[in-house]
Amino acid sequence: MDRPPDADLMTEFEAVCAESGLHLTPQRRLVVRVLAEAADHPTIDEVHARALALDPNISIATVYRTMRLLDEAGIIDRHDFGGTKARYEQASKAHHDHLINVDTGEVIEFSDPALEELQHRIAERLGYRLEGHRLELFGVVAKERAARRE
Amino acid sequence: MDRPPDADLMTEFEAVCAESGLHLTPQRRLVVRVLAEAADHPTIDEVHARALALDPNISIATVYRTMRLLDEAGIIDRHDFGGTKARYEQASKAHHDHLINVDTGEVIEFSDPALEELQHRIAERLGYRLEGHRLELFGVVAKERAARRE
DNA sequence: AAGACAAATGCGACTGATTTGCATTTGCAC
DNA sequence: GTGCAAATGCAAATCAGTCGCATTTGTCTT
Repeated sequence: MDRPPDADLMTEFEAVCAESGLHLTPQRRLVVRVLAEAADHPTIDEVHARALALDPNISIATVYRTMRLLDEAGIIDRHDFGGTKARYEQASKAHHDHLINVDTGEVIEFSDPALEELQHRIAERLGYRLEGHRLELFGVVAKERAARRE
Repeated sequence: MDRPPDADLMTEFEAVCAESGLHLTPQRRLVVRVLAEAADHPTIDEVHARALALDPNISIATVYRTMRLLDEAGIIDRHDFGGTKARYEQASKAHHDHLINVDTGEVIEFSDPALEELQHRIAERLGYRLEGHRLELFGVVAKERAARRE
């Protein structure tokens, strides 16, 4: 159940296929490759567009199916950053949360142990054990030190 | 722009209508009344169902329109708690976040000043000014002190 | 109180994202 | 290679939410 933490996406996916009797199709390889090369948090559309460059026949339905598969396998994480369509990223990296630049839509990753700790304490205080959380910060680039306000 | 903090939903809504030339229709009154009486975080469907009890003719489209209106007026807040449909609550209360009981779907409200403060500091550290955030904790009821694990 | 008119309602049609049925194709084990 | 379940591509179907439009109804005027 535990996979080497340094395994790349493709290796991880191949392992899942081998374990579960899933077919390792060229379309799936392609989607995984696109994801492995992505430095951002692409939507399905974007993954499809990038995949089309390598295989002009790959269907959006297949991309949807593969992304869902990868999400369910825990290989990627699906996010809803408030927009209309879901965004995805590799799940293999260390836990982190996101700050969204509300002006540009850019997504910045961060992690803060104190924050994690605090969330656990809050859940505990309410009589719960924390199973997971979702946190997004929305911000604008801070103006240097000028105290301009409108 | 600031309304008495203790104004109830209906009063608040009536004020908005008066200011903006919106018609105070029985359907809108009904939706507001349903929301005022709601102790939970209902979906549009649920609001519609409750409204139907009082006016068997009110259309789901009108509920959608009214809810959007109220959201845009800042009278209610729309949330996406991960499910498939949006949930709403009165906006007039003090700021708080939510903990969702993953077993029951129950939504518990909480607020934590230290958490707010920490979020501001994190955004700042990243070079941003925090404009808003979205936080949901997902948890299960803590087992007393028994260390039963499966 | 009656009229005028913009605003709102109810209905069904329409989005846009995601899923699914189905005929055809294709990995993978023997 | 063969067999066959699994996967693909396409188009049709879902699902939450929105919208056009003809009709109704608040609100303002007189």
